[in-house]
Amino acid sequence: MKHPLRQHIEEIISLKDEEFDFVLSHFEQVKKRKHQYIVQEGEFVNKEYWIIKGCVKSYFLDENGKEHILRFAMEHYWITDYESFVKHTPSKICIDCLEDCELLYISSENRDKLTAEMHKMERFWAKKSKFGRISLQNRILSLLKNSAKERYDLLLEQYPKLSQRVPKKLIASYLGVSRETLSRLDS
Amino acid sequence: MKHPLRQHIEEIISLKDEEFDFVLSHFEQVKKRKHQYIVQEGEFVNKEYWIIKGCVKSYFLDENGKEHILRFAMEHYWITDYESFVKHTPSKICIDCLEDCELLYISSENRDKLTAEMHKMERFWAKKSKFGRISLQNRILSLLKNSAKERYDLLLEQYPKLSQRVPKKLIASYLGVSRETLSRLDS
DNA sequence: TTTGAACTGTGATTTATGTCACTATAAATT
DNA sequence: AATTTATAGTGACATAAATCACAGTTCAAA
Repeated sequence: MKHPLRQHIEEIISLKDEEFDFVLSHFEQVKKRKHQYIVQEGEFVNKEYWIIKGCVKSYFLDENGKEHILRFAMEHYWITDYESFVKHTPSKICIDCLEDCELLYISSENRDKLTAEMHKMERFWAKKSKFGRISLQNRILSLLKNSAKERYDLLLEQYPKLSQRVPKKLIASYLGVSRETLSRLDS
Repeated sequence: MKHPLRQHIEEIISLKDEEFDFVLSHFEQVKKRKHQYIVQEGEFVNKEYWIIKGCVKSYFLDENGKEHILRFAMEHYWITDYESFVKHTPSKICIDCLEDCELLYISSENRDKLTAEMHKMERFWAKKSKFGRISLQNRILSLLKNSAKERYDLLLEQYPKLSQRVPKKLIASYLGVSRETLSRLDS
């Protein structure tokens, strides 16, 4: 059975056995328990995480201590604070585990090394990045044109398992409504 | 005086005279009048536009004929339908001119040719793309955590000239509120 | 210069959503 | 098993925003 990361990468570019081993050698593996942080506000983020198993949230904490969910990520998703990673600024967000997690991560130095020695990985990341950007665009559009109910239905359609794994109050926050409103939306 | 596109590119990478000429040779120039389309819904978009002069809106038209502004773009901004451009799917959005415009555009083939022959342009586009993604992320965050009034103030802070150039009803649409609400927000 | 269209503001009303308070249940911890 | 903590639903009420209607103004086209 192929390594799940290999399957993931091979959705975009194909890899020989030794190529994948080379790729994997640039990653480290780590386990985190539920409620543990992956990224904390203020930290300089220089890693990208790939989730083998588990579920995390990335969120912004505002002045009133209210948390605003930017994303959920689970098996086979990438997650990091992209802004801190790219701009080398302290992170404005937190990422923490909603379940026990197994993660792979790659540092930006290792990523640079890897792409330098294996050019086709650049194609992989470029494509990931493009599709990531497109989904952000579509989320903005959805926030503009869809009602809270519609956004909720679309989310459940796209990620049917989400409501079993993630507390509804967090889903409410992701949708931009209060937990009470989400509760009354439930059809 | 340097070509404005050259100045723009040189904010990220430096170019010799002949290098910039080579870059520019991959672009075409076009003039459009106010109200003319740059991209129409349904079209397969394979160009990226760079605005020399003028101002445009990109927007989605919903089932009720209501328009939802995704972005404004003016002098020295890039604009295209990124989703259609990347995925080779028919565009879901329109882009049209709010003023008479002068534009440069590059086709995806020319862009590929250019980056193949001049690798550092890839760095330029990669950086643009990263920063574009970061601002989308921040707009989502703003839609989640800021009130309409706050979003309006932040927008005017970031683009003070915008309200002189763009009808307020379009700004309202960009912010995700009705024109009446925006009118009453005005302080 | 006139005519019509687009834009803007504002009142009246309706609808959607937020907030607060309380209860019930489920899940985690000791 | 007992106890605490997190989660979820719901009523009552307050607030924000949408919608509808209309009037005044600006702007562009004939």
